[in-house]
Amino acid sequence: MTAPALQSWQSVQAEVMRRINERVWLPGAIIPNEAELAAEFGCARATVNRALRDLAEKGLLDRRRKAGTRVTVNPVRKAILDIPITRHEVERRGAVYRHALIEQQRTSPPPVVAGWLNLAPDTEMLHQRALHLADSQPFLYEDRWINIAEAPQILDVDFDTISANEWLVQNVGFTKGDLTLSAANADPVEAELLATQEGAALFVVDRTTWNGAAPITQVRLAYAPGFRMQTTI
Amino acid sequence: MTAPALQSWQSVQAEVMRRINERVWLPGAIIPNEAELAAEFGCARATVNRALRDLAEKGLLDRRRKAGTRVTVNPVRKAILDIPITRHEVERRGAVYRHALIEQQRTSPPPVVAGWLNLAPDTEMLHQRALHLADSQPFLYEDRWINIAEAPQILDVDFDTISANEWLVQNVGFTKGDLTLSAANADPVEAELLATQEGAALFVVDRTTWNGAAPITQVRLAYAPGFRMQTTI
DNA sequence: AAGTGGTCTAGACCACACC
DNA sequence: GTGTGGTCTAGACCACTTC
Repeated sequence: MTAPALQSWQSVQAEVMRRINERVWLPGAIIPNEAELAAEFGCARATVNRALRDLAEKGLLDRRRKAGTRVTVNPVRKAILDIPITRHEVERRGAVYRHALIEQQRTSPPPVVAGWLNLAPDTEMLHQRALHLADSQPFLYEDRWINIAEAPQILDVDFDTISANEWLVQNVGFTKGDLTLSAANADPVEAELLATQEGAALFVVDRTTWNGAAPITQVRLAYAPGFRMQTTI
Repeated sequence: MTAPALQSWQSVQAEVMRRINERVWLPGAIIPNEAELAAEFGCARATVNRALRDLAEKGLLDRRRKAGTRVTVNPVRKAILDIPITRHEVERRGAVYRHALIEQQRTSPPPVVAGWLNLAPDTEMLHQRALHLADSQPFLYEDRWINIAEAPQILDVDFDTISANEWLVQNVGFTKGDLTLSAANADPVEAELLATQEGAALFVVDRTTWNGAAPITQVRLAYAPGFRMQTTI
């Protein structure tokens, strides 16, 4: 008897994943080429291509022209982290969002920030420190440097109405960004703002965003203790 | 004069991104449908589809049948986090990898772990505590519970030769997993093992993996201070 | 040189959501 | 009902890489 044709790329992918998972195709082994699989599955090569390309993006297959497709030996799995605007992050938890600007001034960045952004150390930038609250509890402390040249209208924004985070996402956007996740002990200022104790372990996100070659903003986000970032692999 | 045809999905995507970024298409606005764009760009609809589908996956477009395609108002950007095996993570830093098993026993998991894994509390599991080292410096402390029923051969593994992490990736695999990132203060045991002080802020990863409906392993990874997880948006 | 994946085309049908 | 994106097909050519 012949197996029924697999005529959707998802069903092809499921069958390929089954063969990987059940070791029908061993790690490191080469698998049949697209034309052969298409013939076996009774579908077009493009359908097989879609299924295999997707698995390669997920890190389960290694594909190279001429060399063929192999089962990855040590799969480097990918986790997709959503980076929402802070207001949505708070509201998704069912809490009421509020934010408070603590300090704002036009000044030159410290050398390390200027270096990250490839800006001259004497460039005048907008520096903000702000607190984001969930149900009036401190949620996130933000220390942000904004490149005024790339977002001149930022100077006219009413930050009681909208956070810099949200305004920038909506009005400037970015083409690429760097993200660093780490842990840090709360310093006295952070501890007071986040209503915790000095030394408490904080989850910290450093983010730099660019629009083409132009730096937009650099921000350090220190989350209140208890924050967890969750995703699936 | 007419613009030259855009005949690769990347060039179509670049042009669409330009229009989003330069506000030719405003956030929330509906953009022309695939057929119209294909006509304008002088390519097949499938090419436009590939470009737009990819942008939708990245969170820059919202697509719905019949409703059409809109520019996302508050883009939820996605960051892709690579989850390599620990040995590769250390070696990528140019350090020599070594790991040491601290303790191993067959026992029942604490209720919270059993709950995460949907296992009866009296299920006998393999419990491991191990240290991963980079150039003989503590890099990562690992506390792992393994479901023996799904990986019976684990009992015969020589953990001086290979870490449980690497063995499981190569020999069992998984179909899905949960990942939680957080920060925690080092307890006395962790502080000693990681050669730091009690209370130091540690970057912590909790990971649970499944093979279909069957739980494979649950692991808590506490990285030595200074660890940073980096990626791009 | 030749085999493999990568992509494009033109056409078709379908699924879904909005009307 | 009807318009939109989602997908499949068959065929073709191309790019890359290994031989």
